[in-house]
Amino acid sequence: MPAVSKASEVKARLRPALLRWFDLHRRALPWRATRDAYGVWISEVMLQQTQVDRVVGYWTRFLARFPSVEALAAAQLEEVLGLWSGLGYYSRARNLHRAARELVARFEGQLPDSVDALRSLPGFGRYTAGAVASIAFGLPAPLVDGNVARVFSRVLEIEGAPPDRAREKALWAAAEALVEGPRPGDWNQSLMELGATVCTPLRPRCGACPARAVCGALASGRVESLPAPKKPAARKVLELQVAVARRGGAILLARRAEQGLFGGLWELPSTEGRLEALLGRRATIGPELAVLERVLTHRQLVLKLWVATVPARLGPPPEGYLAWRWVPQEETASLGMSSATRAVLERVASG
DNA sequence: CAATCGTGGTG
DNA sequence: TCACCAAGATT
Repeated sequence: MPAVSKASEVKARLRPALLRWFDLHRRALPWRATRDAYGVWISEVMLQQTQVDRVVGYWTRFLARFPSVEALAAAQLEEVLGLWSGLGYYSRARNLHRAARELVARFEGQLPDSVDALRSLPGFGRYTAGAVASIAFGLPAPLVDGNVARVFSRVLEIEGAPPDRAREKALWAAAEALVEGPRPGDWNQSLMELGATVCTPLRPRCGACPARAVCGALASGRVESLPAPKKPAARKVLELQVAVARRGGAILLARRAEQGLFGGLWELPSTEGRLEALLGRRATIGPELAVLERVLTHRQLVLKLWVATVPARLGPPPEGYLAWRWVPQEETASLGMSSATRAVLERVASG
């Protein structure tokens, strides 16, 4: 049976059961204490590819500093990245900031209450537009995230592995068929909550699942094998030479161009080539200090730290950087930096 | 459409 | 130790 017609058959039984379960088991998350569309938006962007527990603190600090679209739009990107520091996928913060400015320019500082208008903003893909539309505005907008995909894969026995086109189509068709009805925002959240806490990738708790009566995979004994795993990402080694230049209580940091890996963030001046070429003739490179490794999704970073002596008066920033300056130790905490850079600073400070 | 873009928890 | 993974978007 096609997944869509199976979905409509399942709908009458699943919808009430899952909404009732959600009313009983929903976690008390800070963004659920508000119906403010802005707060919902920030939470949805932070939650992209990021687990709930990690987001809570970031969301609370972010909302305290930027309580509205206007406050975010008025800020400098650098400060936004400072509050995003350590959360990863920094293009999310850059897009958030751009979108806030577009909202002020085009929508009087209000999030528009339509999926199409939301999708015209930076950082709003199909998922995030559906999430804001349904959760903040109560619109019957479908969404599919990793949790929903897993729940539907199992309940409706949808085959294939991401990013298979037919599978994507079937998932979104099911989401659209099922979201129609009362409480669309709660419905979408109940699916995600179920996926996050019960219908988990490993060792799902089928005995406690409100969908067990209608779950195709449970009936056919395929819960552990659905959905099919996706192929792992290829990881390339990125070896960087890192300049550790200190002067008094300050360290030399440079701000990366606002695109690509770690775009817009501060770091110790680094290059895939030679530090002599990066820093110019007036700098001297001393002994190697240490080697640090960090693993990202698609990269294995190998950071080779070198003592560097750089004249106090800095010229224009090196290739690939927007700025550079001597940063006092105590000021590094508030700068937007990757966790890799934090680790480098930690290593430099301790030895 | 396949690659890019982070991070830390988990088994 | 290491592969796997999490409320995706963009190019």
